[in-house]
Amino acid sequence: MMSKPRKKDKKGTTIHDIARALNMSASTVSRSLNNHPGTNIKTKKLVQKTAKKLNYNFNSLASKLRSGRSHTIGLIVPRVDREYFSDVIYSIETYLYEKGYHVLICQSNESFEKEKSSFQTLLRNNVEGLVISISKETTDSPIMESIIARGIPLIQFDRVLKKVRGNKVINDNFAAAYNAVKHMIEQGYGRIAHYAGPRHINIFEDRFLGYRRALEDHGLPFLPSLVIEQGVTKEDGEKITGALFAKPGQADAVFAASDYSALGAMTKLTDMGFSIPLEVGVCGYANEPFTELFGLTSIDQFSSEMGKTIAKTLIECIEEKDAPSVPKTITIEPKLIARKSTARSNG
Amino acid sequence: MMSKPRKKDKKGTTIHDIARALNMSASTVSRSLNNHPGTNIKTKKLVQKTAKKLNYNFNSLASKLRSGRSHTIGLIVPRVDREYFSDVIYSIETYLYEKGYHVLICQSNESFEKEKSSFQTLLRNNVEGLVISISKETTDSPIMESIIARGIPLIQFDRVLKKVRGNKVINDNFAAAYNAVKHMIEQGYGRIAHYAGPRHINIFEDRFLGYRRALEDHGLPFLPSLVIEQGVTKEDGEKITGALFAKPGQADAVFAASDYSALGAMTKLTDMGFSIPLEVGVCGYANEPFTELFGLTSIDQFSSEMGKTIAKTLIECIEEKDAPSVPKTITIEPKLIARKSTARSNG
DNA sequence: AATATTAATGAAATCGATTGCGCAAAAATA
DNA sequence: TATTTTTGCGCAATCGATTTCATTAATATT
Repeated sequence: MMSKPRKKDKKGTTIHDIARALNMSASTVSRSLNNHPGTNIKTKKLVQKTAKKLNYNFNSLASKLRSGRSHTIGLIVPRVDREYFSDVIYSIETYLYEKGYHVLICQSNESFEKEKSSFQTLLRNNVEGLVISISKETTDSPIMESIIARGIPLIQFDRVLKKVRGNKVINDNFAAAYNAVKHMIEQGYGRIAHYAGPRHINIFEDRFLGYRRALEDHGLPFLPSLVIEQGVTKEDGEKITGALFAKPGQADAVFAASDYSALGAMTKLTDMGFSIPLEVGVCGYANEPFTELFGLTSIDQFSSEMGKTIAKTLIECIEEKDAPSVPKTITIEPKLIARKSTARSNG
Repeated sequence: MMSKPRKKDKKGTTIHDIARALNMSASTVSRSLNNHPGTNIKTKKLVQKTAKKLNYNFNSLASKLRSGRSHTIGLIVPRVDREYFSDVIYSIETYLYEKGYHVLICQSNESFEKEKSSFQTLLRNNVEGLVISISKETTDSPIMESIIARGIPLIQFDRVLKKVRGNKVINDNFAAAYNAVKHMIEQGYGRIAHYAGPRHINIFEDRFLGYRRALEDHGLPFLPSLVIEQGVTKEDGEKITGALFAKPGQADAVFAASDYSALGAMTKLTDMGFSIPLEVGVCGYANEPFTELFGLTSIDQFSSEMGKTIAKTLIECIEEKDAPSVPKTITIEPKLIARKSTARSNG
């Protein structure tokens, strides 16, 4: 006898198959599998055993559709292959997994359009909450507003749209920049240049403001000529440095808004024959792994702490959805990691 | 007048709402929205306009459940916050997105248990295909076998279980290691140590084998004492180097299975007063971003090429599921990036 | 004009799990 | 023993979109 012509064997076992096998109703099977109260313990055991035997595969689509709960949250970041973001993702995912949630990750690729379509995708997948760090292009987000208006928990982090009312978890870029510059001043640097990022992104704006304030508070002049905006990549750093330090005496230190431009500065300065930290001090931002290797002073953003905070806040929003929680902004204090590249004083 | 007490406004607009509004059936609405042939063009337009007006939200759960297609693929990696993996993810996601697929990402955290449960999760979410790079603990995977047996397209990459019959996209670690060691020999190094990774993982095993074969092929002795297995982190590298180079003359070069241990070696060697590359040569593996900055010779694995290949292969499997495709192994040839750290010869 | 096609739509089943309601049997109480 | 309570389970509706089949209307053919 030939084996049963189970052509479309794709279809796995469902609760109905189990029910049929046990001569009971699907309801009972469902309740047993979900360990509902008001189900006979023997039945539960039997069902569970049979489910295993029949190699039952739970269909979460059906479950989610019916129950209205997806236990899924959506995450949108510019790119996953950025140290900082992948760290945060790691930490969010780890925490949420423990709580029984899954994470759908989308990349905006720094494009506003893709960011929008990511929102759509996630909503279509019935996520119960959203986490986003906006793209470089994003200056406005009606869709984000509408999501918040619909009462779907949403948390912005790191790169945020301040004008959008809602939960945010951010780094205190102002304070971090302020402290870094203060540190450099204390180390004896007096003409500190700032390699900045695009001002329309909050994090760069705040770093710039912290830089300026630190100068002011310490009686140093703020010179717009020492602030160069296109300064986040290694190449940027090299180019700017080449120009800026060609004329001697213009600057004696660099506070970069990015570790990469800081690295470019270090490389170029060394090439040009400057001694770091004696003649020129350099400070980066983000504490990328390589900064330690280079002895580059930088700023740690506690990415895993950030991730955990985001996850926790989100879960709270989701699970206490009754209370119409007030939008909160949680600020994490980054920490200056002083290393050799700014160690001028022999104090 | 107060605003409508839309208490349970959670529920968005469905095709039935649209149907009711237009006094037609849900079938027609569905067909119009999906641009089915055999639907009046005016009706389509009308429905689409109305959908927009009513702020219709498509429910992919329902769609997926009914249609049996999820347009989602599952991805399991040890961790997302590893340069190599996040690069591959970036590239897979980008490619699949273009093709209209979404990616559900899970992390095994190097744990076999979590890897198993990730498989479950993904299957429950009706993924149409799977991509996995196994955890360190994985030496066997019945669940993977059963998935393949069930005919669900699955692709292993980078870290693979060779004994599992199925599609694989891997790097030619043997050839890469062979070439690296050959290069070092040609540069005049004769006592090359190998900082290895755990042998039960294919990639490390292959790197080791390539190393040994290169020595043999060039008439150099293979000395087990020069192979140290616990050698993948920076700390490993430092520790091993400290011990190995304490006695002079034991080794004059390091071929590390990881950029991190290579970096540790460089740091330690410099501390110990050795000149790189004159006295000692160092080569890493993976071409992490920092290797360029350090002038560390390394091996590029073309992660984005890898990702694209994986994605392409998977799509093929999914979309030609009729043809019972034969398991394929695609091997990518990594490339030696020779830098200063092994540039001893003045040729 | 009568018949054959074609086009456009609707009715209803379906995907698989969940759940409110109700019923019957078992257990507890009077 | 009669009545109330509890326990366990089944029926059937439901979640929202898709899809087969049938039906009607419109158009084409002879």
